[in-house]
Amino acid sequence: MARGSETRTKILDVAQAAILTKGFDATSIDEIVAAAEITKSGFFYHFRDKNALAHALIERHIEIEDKLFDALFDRARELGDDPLQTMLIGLKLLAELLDMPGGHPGCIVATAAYQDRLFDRKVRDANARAVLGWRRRFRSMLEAIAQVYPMQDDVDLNHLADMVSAVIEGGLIMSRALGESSITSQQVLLMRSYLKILFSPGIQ
Amino acid sequence: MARGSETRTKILDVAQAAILTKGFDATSIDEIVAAAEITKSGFFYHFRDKNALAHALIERHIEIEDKLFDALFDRARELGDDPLQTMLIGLKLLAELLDMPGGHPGCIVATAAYQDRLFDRKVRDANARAVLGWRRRFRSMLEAIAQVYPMQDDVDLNHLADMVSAVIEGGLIMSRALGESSITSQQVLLMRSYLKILFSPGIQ
DNA sequence: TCAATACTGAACCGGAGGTACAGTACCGCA
DNA sequence: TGCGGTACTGTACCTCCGGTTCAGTATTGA
Repeated sequence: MARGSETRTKILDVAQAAILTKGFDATSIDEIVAAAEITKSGFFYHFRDKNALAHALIERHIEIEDKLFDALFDRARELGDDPLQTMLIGLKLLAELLDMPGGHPGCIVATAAYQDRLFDRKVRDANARAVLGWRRRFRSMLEAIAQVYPMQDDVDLNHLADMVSAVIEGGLIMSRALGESSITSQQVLLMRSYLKILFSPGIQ
Repeated sequence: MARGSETRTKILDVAQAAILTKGFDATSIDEIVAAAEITKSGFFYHFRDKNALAHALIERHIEIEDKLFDALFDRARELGDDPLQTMLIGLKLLAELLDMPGGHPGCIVATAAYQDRLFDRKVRDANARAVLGWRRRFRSMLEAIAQVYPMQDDVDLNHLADMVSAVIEGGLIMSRALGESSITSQQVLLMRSYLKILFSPGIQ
């Protein structure tokens, strides 16, 4: 039991690292196998095919990220005593988290989104679920804010929730394209600025 | 002359369509060759390898998109008589453009960004140039606005310029992941809302 | 009509995903 | 102590794809 799941975890770890830097296709099974110090047969014992690996990777990613976000915004709630403050603090914490040396590795979800046909329905569904999870999370926080503060501009809360994800995903793409690792966290801080002035009452 | 460039264009056209829906790797040369109604040798007559195709695709994409943006913001300048209005109108026109039935196909630049190691330096450089081009474009527009209007929140204009690109790229990812084609244009409209209240003087 | 341009056709290679299956090391349990 | 399941290893093999090579050929402008 323990032995098997250890190997499985090791495969997922090395696969994730490789895929995020090189892309899904560019990462060969032989390569993963070598890095995980197992054989090809060992790989196919744990995963039926490369698609199953992608699926497991996304599922795990969702889970880990969800816990991380939970912890981060729980911490923000501790520090702030009002929905808007909590959100602003949370985004600042998130920006700090994303501003790591070497840059955040990237997002598995985005990788999957741009290599659509490579994956089967299960992978795409898992991907969509992840994005909807983000939407729900931020949406509920925004609703709490909107109940207390008037909006300076009438915008849809679902769209606004999506914007948090969008600037992160977009930021990751741009930071990859330019090799500027700080872009993603800068974009999160701009999202924070938008929410700040969107919900700031009256004059600045 | 005309004959050769026609074939080349046809190759680029079918390749672009396939790559945007399936990803770069998932699109085989054999497939492109079949769709373009030529032979494999014909393909390699025009492009040294798949990398050369990617490079040509990105170069062409930059050129076309640049002209499209030029035209769009020229039109916006005709309609608005002040830098902020021009920007807001431009973003609205952009949102309308992105809100096409079936959804915008996606961005070649993002495709390349997430399949980094697959491409050589020339492709990555072209990709970075495209992103920097967007930054310069939006940066100059924002500077003109900032000279006339005070900012409600002190943010960096480069970052703000990048945010326009980021919400588009992020929006495209999300719309692909969820199959909701309208997301990208919604995100552009939110960016518009941000700029509107960021540069709106005093009370709403 | 000649030579460059723009291809076709066919054969071939290496690497990647994937299959099949026999053998084996470990490990808890009766 | 041994039995059986779990977790692999090793080997051999198949197909498809990107890419190469090269000889041959149709089209076309000077």
